[in-house]
Amino acid sequence: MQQRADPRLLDAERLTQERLGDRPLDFDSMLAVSNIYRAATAVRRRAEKGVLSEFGLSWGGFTTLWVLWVWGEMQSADLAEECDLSKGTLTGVVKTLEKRGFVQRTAVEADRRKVIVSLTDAGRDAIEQLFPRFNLYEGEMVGDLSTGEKQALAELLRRVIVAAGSD
Amino acid sequence: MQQRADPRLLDAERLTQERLGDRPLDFDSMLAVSNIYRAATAVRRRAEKGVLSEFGLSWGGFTTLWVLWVWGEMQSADLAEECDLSKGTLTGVVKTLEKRGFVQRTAVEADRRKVIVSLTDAGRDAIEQLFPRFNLYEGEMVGDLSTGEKQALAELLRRVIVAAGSD
DNA sequence: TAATATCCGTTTGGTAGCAAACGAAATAGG
DNA sequence: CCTATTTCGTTTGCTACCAAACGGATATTA
Repeated sequence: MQQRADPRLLDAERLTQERLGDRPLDFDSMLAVSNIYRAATAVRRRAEKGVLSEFGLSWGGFTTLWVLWVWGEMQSADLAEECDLSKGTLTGVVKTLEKRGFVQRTAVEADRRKVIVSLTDAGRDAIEQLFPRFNLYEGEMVGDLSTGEKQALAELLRRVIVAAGSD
Repeated sequence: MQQRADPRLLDAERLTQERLGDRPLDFDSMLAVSNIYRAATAVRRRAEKGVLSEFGLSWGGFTTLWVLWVWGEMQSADLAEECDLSKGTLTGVVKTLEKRGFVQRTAVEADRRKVIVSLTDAGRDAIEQLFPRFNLYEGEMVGDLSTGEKQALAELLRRVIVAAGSD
């Protein structure tokens, strides 16, 4: 009797099962991890092509703006940490945001190695206009999920973040 | 009475709540989406620093090798599609894999615009050695989750992938 | 069969990302 | 003080990633 394939399984997942199903592999972990990555890519791409493109922002640029908005001005190293970027990468992102007129760099008098990054007025305007729309888009991305499912998803991912982050 | 903060909430999430909690935002969606991205970053970074670095592979390079292994040799455009990369990016990834001696390009006689990419023997050796170890690492990443939770996570993400992918 | 359109992989030009090297500035130790 | 050492942010050199332009090869159509 022909078994109908699980309709919830994406094509690539099904083919993987067919080709590797006879090997002693941990399929549950494999599917969980690869779907994390695929979901992140899909979400990022859609954001960048949609809302973010209207403001000329990449995902990283948006994140940086958002962190500065929520937390206030920060020293470069802390900003990198909070945005989850290397300090070298942050230098580049801030440079781009500076070109767009969204952030500014200020030298610290007391310790001239340090630099404070802060939002300009234009940057604050941008993020205040942008964020509600970004949040709507986030709602669309997970719109198929109930409130409980969203919370469950966030919680499961939280545990993955902790497991993957701590080494 | 002082309410203890939810210990399952990561620091950044808690601070966000504090700073934006009075705005009419969809926090459940926000946390779900941002955790997808943070988890993907953590997982990718850990993979690249661990197993993949031993073989000199990036995440994209590994994915490409893996797809060729599971699906067999493919024409460039199909490979790009399957790896979820633009065709321009794939050209670069394949170039790198060629340098490593893991894949080869073959011109198609019948249609000289096309190129077939296939694993070399070295490439097959590499992925056959690497994949079981990669799979173990995947198990560690989601090791805190029960089998049922892994499946639930994969299923929730599947729905996000579909929602974000279809535009 | 000649002109046009389409298709394919590569190239180009841009941002993003990392690790490691770097140089300036501050701190510690003697 | 004055030399080390540490701590900053930036630069460098590399891979990755995309969109769009490109140029050769095939299809289409008149």
